[in-house]
Amino acid sequence: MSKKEQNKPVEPTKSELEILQVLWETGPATVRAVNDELQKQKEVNYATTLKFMQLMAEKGMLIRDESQMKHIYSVAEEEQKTKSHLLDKFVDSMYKGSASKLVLQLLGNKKNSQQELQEIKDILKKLEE
Amino acid sequence: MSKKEQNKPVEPTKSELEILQVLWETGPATVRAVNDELQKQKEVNYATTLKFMQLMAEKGMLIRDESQMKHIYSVAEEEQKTKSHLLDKFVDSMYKGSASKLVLQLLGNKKNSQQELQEIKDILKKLEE
DNA sequence: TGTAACGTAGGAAAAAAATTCTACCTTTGA
DNA sequence: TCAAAGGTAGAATTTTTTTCCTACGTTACA
Repeated sequence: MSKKEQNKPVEPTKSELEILQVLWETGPATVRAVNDELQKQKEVNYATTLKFMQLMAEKGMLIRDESQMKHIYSVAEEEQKTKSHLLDKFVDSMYKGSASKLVLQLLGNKKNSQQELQEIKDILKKLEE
Repeated sequence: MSKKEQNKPVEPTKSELEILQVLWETGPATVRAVNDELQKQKEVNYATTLKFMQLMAEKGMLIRDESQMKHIYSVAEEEQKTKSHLLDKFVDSMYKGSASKLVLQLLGNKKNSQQELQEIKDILKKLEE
């Protein structure tokens, strides 16, 4: 192992992220399964999904088990780790790193109203203990 | 004006977002000013920034005042509106629309610790009134 | 008044991301 | 056993995003 482990954080493109989402949901899966899932959201060609997953495997974003003909892909990085990294990036770029500014905005959005607000409060309350 | 105003929400690319950030900070500005600002973060060619801002103006993301030789650009959509839209998209795609899940993650990140937590609590307290 | 500095515009081109075509291999079941 | 269905891989293409070259107009001032 080299001096630093190569933990270049995962920086998925939009399409790559969609695939990660599916794998996070379903766990390890074949291209077919992932594609079927994506199909529900939008028109996608099987070959396209295949190509993406191959590339993602090359990049080290996915791990591929080739022991069977139907290769099984799984995510290389924990869901939480990836999400947390993406969230950080988002906060940094949009709110200059201020998480509280983000929360403020969140609460300002009518969409996320009452119920969400309550849940958020509950979370905070728990944290105090 | 057409039946619906064309409020296709602003969907900036990465580079476009960087420019928006600057304009949000400084208010209406010339290409030169924006470029100088970007310069502080990374190497950028003036012509590149110019081209982006021209394109953004064409797309309706920026408004351009050409009454002077040094054109003045300003954002077409309120900062809060754009940010809120982008945040929504982020929450939807990453947390299936659950803002509280996002907050939970935020608080889990060591980075955003104590102080942020306190600020968030303060915000909530104010909101209750 | 003429030249350097600064401005815009247009067009290419390079780079990155997304998509699709086709060849060929393996499995399955009639 | 052989054809259909379903799998992978490679190459090429298209689309989107980013970058920058160059021409030409305007301004400032030596």
